[in-house]
Amino acid sequence: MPKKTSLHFINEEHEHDHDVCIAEAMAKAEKVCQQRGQRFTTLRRRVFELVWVYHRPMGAYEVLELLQRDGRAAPPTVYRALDFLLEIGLVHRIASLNAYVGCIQPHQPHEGQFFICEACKSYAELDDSAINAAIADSAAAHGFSVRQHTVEVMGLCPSCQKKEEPSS
Amino acid sequence: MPKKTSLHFINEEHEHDHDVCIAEAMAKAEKVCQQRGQRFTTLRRRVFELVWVYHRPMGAYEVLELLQRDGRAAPPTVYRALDFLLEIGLVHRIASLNAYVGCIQPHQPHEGQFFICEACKSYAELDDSAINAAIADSAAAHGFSVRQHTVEVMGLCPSCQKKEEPSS
DNA sequence: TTTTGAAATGTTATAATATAACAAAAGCTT
DNA sequence: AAGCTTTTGTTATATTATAACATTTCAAAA
Repeated sequence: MPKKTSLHFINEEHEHDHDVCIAEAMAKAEKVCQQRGQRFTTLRRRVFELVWVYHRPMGAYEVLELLQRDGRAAPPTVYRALDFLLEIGLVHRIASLNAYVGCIQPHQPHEGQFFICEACKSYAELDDSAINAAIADSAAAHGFSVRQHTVEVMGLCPSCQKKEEPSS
Repeated sequence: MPKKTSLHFINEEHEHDHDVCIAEAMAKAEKVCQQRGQRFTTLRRRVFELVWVYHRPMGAYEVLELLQRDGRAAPPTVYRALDFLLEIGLVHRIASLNAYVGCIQPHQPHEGQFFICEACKSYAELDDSAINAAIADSAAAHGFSVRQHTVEVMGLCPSCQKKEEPSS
């Protein structure tokens, strides 16, 4: 049985209080940085916010465009901030999309598994023990020593499935 | 229990008969194309060979360089051939490396899971039923409908683990 | 409070990966 | 051989990411 997690599949289209959602993420992020003695600078905070704004995987250059509304900014600025956030686990990179998402449970550096809706771009982050175990078992069976894993599942979230087949 | 597969973790460094290995892959590829009524042209055949040559994930531009030894060639040439091979399942793309690998069991379009050694770059392709099941179960539990999944596990293959800790 | 050293950011240039658009060639089908 | 489709060639450019070095910021020591 997969661990039951409280999944979101929420993005801008879905109803929820964005401001609260972002504020919570921000508060957690703040704490994580403090605990690790890292500086949550204005820029890093802003990039973190921007990754969260649309509640979907964001390309680095998308974030850059948003950032540029505040003033001048160049790619390294965004990439450095993203790298920082990635390292301490505040955002994750979705390799198959070359995109970045805000971490739903920021605490310490960790990996997750991602379910990503190809229709509305909402996503859910899991840390499913059954998936982890299956990978670990398989690795063990083959004598492979795991350092890191990437699990990205593409498909349709519940609400987009309904839209796809409207009664047919 | 994960399905026991006969894993390779073989690359140029390891001992095995490359020519035979490639020839077998080529023969299977030929058959797959025939069955699907697709043309396995000289170019496609060559690109397929080149992906296999080093028995490790190959960047498109690496393949391009090799291809250029035969004569003039530009990026679209390689990408088109790779896209063709990807579509019919003769190669796979490793998203986290922006690289391509030859498929070990080409039959029909399919996904796999990949274990990739960060030291020697060898890789193993699996289709592990336990991993598949864990992902399917988790998706089902959350009402997510899966179209495609990416599972890429990075770490050390058995022989590189031994080299890393030489008796310590 | 100034100095100073490390960390962060700015800036310019460029590397690496991938695709668009259109022209030419090759390979079937008649 | 004509005409069609598929494949490949070619040029240009889009997209993603990093290198290298200059400047600024910030906190801690003097």
